[in-house]
Amino acid sequence: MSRAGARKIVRLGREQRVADILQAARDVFCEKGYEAAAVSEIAARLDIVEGTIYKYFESKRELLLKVLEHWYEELFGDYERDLAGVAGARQRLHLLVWRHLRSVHDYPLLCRLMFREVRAEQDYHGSTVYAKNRRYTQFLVDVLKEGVETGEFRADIPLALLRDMIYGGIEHHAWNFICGRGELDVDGLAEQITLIVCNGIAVQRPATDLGRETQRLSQIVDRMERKLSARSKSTK
Amino acid sequence: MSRAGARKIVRLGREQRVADILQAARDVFCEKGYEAAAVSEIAARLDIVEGTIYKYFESKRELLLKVLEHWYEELFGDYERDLAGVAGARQRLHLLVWRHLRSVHDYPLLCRLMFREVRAEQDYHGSTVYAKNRRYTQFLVDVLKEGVETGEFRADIPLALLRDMIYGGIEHHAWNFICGRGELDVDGLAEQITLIVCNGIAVQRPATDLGRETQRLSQIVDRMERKLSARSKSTK
DNA sequence: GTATATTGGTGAGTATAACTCACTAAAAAT
DNA sequence: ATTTTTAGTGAGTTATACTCACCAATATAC
Repeated sequence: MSRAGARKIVRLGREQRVADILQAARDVFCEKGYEAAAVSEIAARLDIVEGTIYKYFESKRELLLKVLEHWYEELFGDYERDLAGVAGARQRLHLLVWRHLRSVHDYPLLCRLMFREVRAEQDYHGSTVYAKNRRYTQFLVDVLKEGVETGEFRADIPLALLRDMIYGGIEHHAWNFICGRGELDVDGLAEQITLIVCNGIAVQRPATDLGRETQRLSQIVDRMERKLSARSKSTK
Repeated sequence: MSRAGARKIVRLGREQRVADILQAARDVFCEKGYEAAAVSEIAARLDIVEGTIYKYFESKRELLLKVLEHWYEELFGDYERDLAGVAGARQRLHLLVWRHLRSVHDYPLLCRLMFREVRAEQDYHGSTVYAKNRRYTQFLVDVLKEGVETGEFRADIPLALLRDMIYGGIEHHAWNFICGRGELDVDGLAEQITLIVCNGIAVQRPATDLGRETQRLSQIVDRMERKLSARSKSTK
């Protein structure tokens, strides 16, 4: 009766069972990583056998992809709303960078799964998760495009490359944090990335035209002052 | 006699056998990827049994790391020499970006192993491959530092972040090529990345000081004009 | 030249985990 | 009440990383 393993079989509807499996899978994948996670453990946590999981998911991998898909749905939430409240291409770019860093900061384990187990695999390209990721990063590309249209950003920048430098850069930089080493300074990094992307690392030199104009004005002012004071005559 | 499987046992010295195994492992890992590569296949290609490989390598994973270590040794080759021939921080930065893209272009399969199977794993941090990778990326950081010292680059840029944006950006952007989809425009990308990093994407605005000088000049000009024309008095 | 030690190599075996399938029984439809 | 549908089972099968007791070829000692 009270023997370990003696249990009552519980029958759930398809939807509820699928939801339960996804939740348990998310937990186990996050705790152990994909490789080390055993389908049998996911089953054990729900007090069902392995075979039941394969009734609803074709493979362990499909289960992983579905877990990540659900997470993306959560993320999309209020991107549009947040963006609507911010004006100026640079500010909007900053917001997206900040929000992405925030997600990495809040869900490092899921990010790890996404970066390590999903994004790098053959079957990612063309998958539903891929489509959702594209939609996610498209927010950034759109903001960059707006910036070009309003004249805030140069028209000759390769948008896709810039997108990759931002997301790839954040991924690389956050990797230690994702693996549980060190902290992630969301605010500071968002500032720095926005600065580098917008202004580059070269020291600011005057735009050539403006520099010349200033020079011209300086000369005129000098000449005028000489006339006004009328103290001495300049030698030609 | 001519039955399949009937073969002559060949005894090699430790060094030669290790070298052979590393080469065969590199081939199989590149062809199949780490997961799908079977140690038994690596053995089969050398006409030895699986156990022999475990005589020289503790695990399949150690074998992978050793393969990548050897590759890094090849890569280091002439970085110092190449850099010595180029002057100017921007040009040197461009060279490193270009050389890295060139490596990705020439060894996509090994890059794939590095990015996907090695860099993302727990045991990477602290491994010999990690040390070699650090040495590799340090070239870039050093070039950036030089640029700061010579006054070509701003002193307030976070070097590690910039390094990650460059290498992470390249990795993201090259991923399709690495997976066998599309081409990789090494020259074009090197130019674009250097441009973005050095100059940013914002349209050039006057440095603040120059803007102020212009303002100052305008005010003086206005004042002078008023005095010169002396037609009407301004109401306080 | 024979005996001994060293070491390259073998192949049968173990362990683990993803995945399959024939079957059971509870619930829904008729 | 009977039939159909479907949630769930549990005992397999398969694949592969890894182990180990043993063999035999070569080098060394005498």
